[in-house]
Amino acid sequence: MTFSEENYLKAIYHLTVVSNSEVSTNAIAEMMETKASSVTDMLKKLAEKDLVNYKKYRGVSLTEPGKLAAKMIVRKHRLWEVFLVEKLDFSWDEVHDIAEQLEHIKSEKLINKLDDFLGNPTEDPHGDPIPNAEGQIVKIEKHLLSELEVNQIGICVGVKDTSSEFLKYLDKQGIALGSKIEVVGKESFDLSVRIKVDDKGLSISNKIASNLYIK
Amino acid sequence: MTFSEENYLKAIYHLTVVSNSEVSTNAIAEMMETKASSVTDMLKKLAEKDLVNYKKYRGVSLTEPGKLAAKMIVRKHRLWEVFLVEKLDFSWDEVHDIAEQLEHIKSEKLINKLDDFLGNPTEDPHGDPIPNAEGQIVKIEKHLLSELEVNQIGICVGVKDTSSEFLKYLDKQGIALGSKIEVVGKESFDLSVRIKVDDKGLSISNKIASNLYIK
DNA sequence: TTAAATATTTAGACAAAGCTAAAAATTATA
DNA sequence: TATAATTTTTAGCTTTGTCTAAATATTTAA
Repeated sequence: MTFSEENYLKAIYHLTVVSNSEVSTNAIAEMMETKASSVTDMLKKLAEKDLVNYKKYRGVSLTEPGKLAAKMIVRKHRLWEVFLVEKLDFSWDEVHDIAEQLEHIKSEKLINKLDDFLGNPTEDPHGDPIPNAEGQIVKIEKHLLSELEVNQIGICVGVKDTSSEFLKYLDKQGIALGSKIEVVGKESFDLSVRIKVDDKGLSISNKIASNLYIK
Repeated sequence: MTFSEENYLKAIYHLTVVSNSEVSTNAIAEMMETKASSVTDMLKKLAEKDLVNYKKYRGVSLTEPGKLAAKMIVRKHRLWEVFLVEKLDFSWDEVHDIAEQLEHIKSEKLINKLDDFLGNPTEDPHGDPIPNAEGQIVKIEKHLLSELEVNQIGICVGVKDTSSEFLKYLDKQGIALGSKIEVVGKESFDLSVRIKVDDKGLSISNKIASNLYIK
């Protein structure tokens, strides 16, 4: 499988997770920052290899082999992210681009040894689940911080937005995976949320609260 | 720089190290298992980018930028090999193919952090020197085992042949980097060498002795 | 329910990197 | 030093993945 094919499978996989239905050509094009015509070409190729179900003008979905392949790429991406953060001391906003490259390294043995070396982690540095060698994903129960009521307390277990800007903002505010967050109050005017992070008071916008996963 | 360009630079670099002069198109083609015509095309491209000095029909050499680029690829290759052997517990005959992929990952920060994580090693698992971040190589003094006289003792510091078969043979005989090797006798008939490896007696052919570096 | 807007596909081009076959240059040899 | 052998380059073709522009299908909305 070429890098390009892998990137398409991964994009389709991620789009399927959120939409839970057929994925459109344009959606793929937008996610991959390419043109719809290029997407069409690749979809034909992937359909040829039985990695996607494709019907002209009707969008695509992953076949079982396609889904497994996509999960293996996600597995690699997330394990490498753990490696970069835990072992090489990268911060969580720096790892995505490097993991995008590392995820294409082909060696099952390598990835399984890496998995063991890292202690078989179940989540990456952003709180996203890591598929195991069989492609199984253990979902953890999580809610958006914005859904919590006043006086409820939770632990930060992930982020929805993984952009570098957002992650740097969190770092600056002292919010990390594992942080204890208590909702102290809510502003009905702008839906901003007053919280205590590990006992430090803080006010965050609704947009921020809608991108933090809490358990 | 594309993967292909990097592979050509690396091949030219390795050929230059042994020949110490202009490298021929055919030599590159043979090393890379490709056709001479493909090599010519790529040499033009690399010359265009000022990475090689190329004159039609006269062979090529690396420019300073080309040499530095090649050394950085070698640096990455060898550091990843150390990682695979030391951290992931691969054996030294398994790491080459994976390192061939990893050497193309682009991130200076990554490779320098990896270098630190590994404790700034100066040699890879086959005893080959690892260029530092500036491209400098610290050569260690070494001789071929076949050059030693009877009763001389040395430490195995590297292998000339890094093929999987040879490395597996060495494993089987209990010879590894750091093994103490004493030449007990030599057979003038076939130039085979009787040795003691960490006090275990053994007879090896001249071919084997000519591929082991000793200090 | 038909026209307009939008989405998707097709057709045809292009660049990268490889190949084969033929031409040209170099080197070896008689 | 000619000619033969070898090496290298050129010319032209192929595949992969991309693009633009045009054509076609689907969806939206009047």
